[in-house]
Amino acid sequence: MKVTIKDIATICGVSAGTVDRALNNRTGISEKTKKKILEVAKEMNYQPDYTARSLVMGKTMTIGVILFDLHNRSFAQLLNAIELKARQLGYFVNITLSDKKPESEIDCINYLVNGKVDGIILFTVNKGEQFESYLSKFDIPIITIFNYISEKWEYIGIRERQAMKDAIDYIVSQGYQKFIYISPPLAYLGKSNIYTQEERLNGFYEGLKRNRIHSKPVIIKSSEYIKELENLTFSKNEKAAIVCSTDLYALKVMHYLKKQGVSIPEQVGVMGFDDIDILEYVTPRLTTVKYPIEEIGRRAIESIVNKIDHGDFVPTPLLDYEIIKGESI
Amino acid sequence: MKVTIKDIATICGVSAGTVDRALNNRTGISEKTKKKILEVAKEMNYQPDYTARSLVMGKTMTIGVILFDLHNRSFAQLLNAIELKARQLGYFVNITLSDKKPESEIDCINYLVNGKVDGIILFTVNKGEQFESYLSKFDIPIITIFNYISEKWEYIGIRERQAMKDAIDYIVSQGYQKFIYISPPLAYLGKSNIYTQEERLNGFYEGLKRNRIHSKPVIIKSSEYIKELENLTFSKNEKAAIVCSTDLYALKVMHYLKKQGVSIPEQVGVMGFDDIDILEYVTPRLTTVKYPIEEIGRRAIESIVNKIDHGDFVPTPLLDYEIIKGESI
DNA sequence: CTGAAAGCGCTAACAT
DNA sequence: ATGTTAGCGCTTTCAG
Repeated sequence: MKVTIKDIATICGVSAGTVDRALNNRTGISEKTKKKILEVAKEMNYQPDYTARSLVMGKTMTIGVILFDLHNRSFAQLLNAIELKARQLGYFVNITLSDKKPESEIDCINYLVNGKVDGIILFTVNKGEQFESYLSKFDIPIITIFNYISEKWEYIGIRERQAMKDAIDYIVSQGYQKFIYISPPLAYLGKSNIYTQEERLNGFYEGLKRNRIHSKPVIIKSSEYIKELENLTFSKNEKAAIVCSTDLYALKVMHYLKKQGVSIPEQVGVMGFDDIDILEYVTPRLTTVKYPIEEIGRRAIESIVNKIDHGDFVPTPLLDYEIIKGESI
Repeated sequence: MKVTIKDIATICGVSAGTVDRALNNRTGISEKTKKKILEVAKEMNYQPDYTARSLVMGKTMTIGVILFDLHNRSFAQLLNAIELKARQLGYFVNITLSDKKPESEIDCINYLVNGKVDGIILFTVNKGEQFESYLSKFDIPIITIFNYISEKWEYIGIRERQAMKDAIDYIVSQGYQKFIYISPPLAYLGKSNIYTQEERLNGFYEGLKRNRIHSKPVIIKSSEYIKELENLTFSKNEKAAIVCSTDLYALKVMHYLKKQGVSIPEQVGVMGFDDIDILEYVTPRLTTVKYPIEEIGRRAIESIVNKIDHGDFVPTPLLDYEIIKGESI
C-alpha cells in the first residue's frame, strides 16, 4: 500500500541511501539518477513518513501550543495566526488547553514533551521556583506569551503597563475624575500567574498618579462584578469611568448598564482592553486598547522556529498598542 | 539525557522486552520484577518516546482537524470541545486551517496524512467526484462535519433544514408575512461545498410553503448584504423579517439597523442561526436557532476514536436544535 | 558518485 | 517468566 524509499530503490535499481539523497537533494548524486528517482517517486506518489524521519532525526516538525481555552475571542485569533505562520514555515501545530488549571497545564506540557514536539508556546498560569525548575528540565525551547515567568524564558507580549497608563491619560482628557476598575482575575493574585492583569493594574495606578487623580478608585476583583456594580450609583455631575481589564468584562458591563437605562457615555464611561473583533457589532463602540494579538502569534512562531533551526533566540521587543477612541468614554 | 527502556533494562538487569511488558502491563511477567521495573522507571522519570512507538505501531495517537479558520466563534467553540474530548481519550489534536480555499484544504489533508494522524475530522469546502476519489485513497478514517460529502463518509451534523423550517413557523406565528433572507455563502453555489447553507435555504423555502406565504421573499446572496439592505424600506404596516443564515450576519444587520434608527422588532424583525456565545452581550437579544456545536465536536471525536480502536463507525443520528426566542422577532 | 550497514526507541513474535 | 531477534522507514556514516 504505502510506498517507501525502499520500493523506489528497488524499482530504480539503486540503494535506499541514494533515494534519500535524491529526495532531499543532498550532495553526492548524479543529476541523471536523481532525475530518474524523482520521476519514479512522483509517479508512485511517494509520501515521506514523518514518524520514521522524526525517530531518526529527533525532530517532529511540530510545535506545541498551550492556551487556557478558546472561549475568549483573542485566543482563537491568536491560534489562528499561529497555525497560519507555522504551516507557512513547515511546522504542525499541536494544540492543548489547560483550562486555567495549573495541574492541567503540567499535564499538557508532559503530554507535548512526550509527543516530542520541537518547541512549546506557553501561555502559563503557573509561576514560582518549583515551576521554573520543572520547566528547566526540558531541553526543547519554550517561549512564553502574555504571562511572564522570568528572564530565563523568552517572552513575547506588549507594553501592557504603558498601554493602560496611556488609556488613563485619555480618559482623564475626556473629563473623568472618578474611577472604577474591574479585573476579576486579580482574585487569583499569588495563587496563579496573572502577570498581564497585574501589569494592567499597575498601569492603572500609575496613570492615576500621573494625572493627579486623588479620589480613591473602586477596585472590583470579584467575578460577580455586575452584582458589585449594583451597589454603585452613577451621577452625571461626578461622572465615573469604568475601566475593564478586558473587553469581555466591558461588554458585560455595558449590557448591564443599558438594561438599567444608564446611558453611555452621558452618565458613565466604559473602557475596555484588547479590541476583540466582535466590538464592531456592539453599540456604542467601545473605547479600548488594541492589542496586536495576531502579531504576537506570528512572532512567537517565528521566534521559536528560529530557535529550533539556529539555536538562538532573537529577543523580541515588547510590541506596541493603540488606543481605539470609541464612543463609550 | 533521555532515559530509554534500554537504560531501565540495564539497571534492572533484565531485557528491554521485559521492561516493555512491565511498562505497558502486558501478560507474562512476574509481579516482583514488574514492581521493581516500575519503581526504577518512575525514579528515573522515564517518559516513553511516542515517535518510536508510532513508527512500530503505525499509530500516532493524534487526530487531525481541518476547519476554515477560527474567526467564527462557533469554530473556536467546536475546536475547544474537540480538544477536550480528544485529550480525555488520550489523543493529540493537530489543527490545520483551510481558509475556505479548496486547494488549501487539499494541502491540509496531505499534510496530516504525511504526519500519520490516525484520523481526520473534516469540515470541507470541497465536493464532487474528483474530490471523492481523492479522499478514497486514504485508509485512515475521515469524518465530515457540517458540510456533507456523500454517504461514503461518516457525517455529523444537525437537522438544519428542519431547524430553519421550524424557525419560519415561529416567525410567522409572530405575525410576519414578508421575508428577506441573507446568506452570502450561497454565492459559491456550485463552486464549493456549502451544504449547510443550502440546507438552511431549503428549510426556509419549505417553511414559507408550509405557512402559505405567497409574497416572494428577497434573497440576498451578496457579501455586500448591508448595501443591499439600503435599497429596502421597512414599514410597520407590512413588517418584514430578515432571516440570516448565521448569527454573524444578523449581528451586522442589527448593528446597521440600529444606526439607521430602525427599531427592532417594532419596524423589522431579525432572526439568526447558531446561537453564538457573544449574543449575551448584544441588545436586543437575537432570536436564533441553537446549534449544539460542542456536542458535534465531542461526537466527532468519540466516533472517530471508536472507528480507530474498533474499526467500525457507530452511525450518529443528526443532532437536535432549539429555537431561542429572543427579542428581535 | 553510490552501496552497505548501523541505528533512532520501541514492540512483537519466537525461543528458551 | 524472561531473553532474543527482527524490524517499523528513514538518515547517516563509512567504504568502495
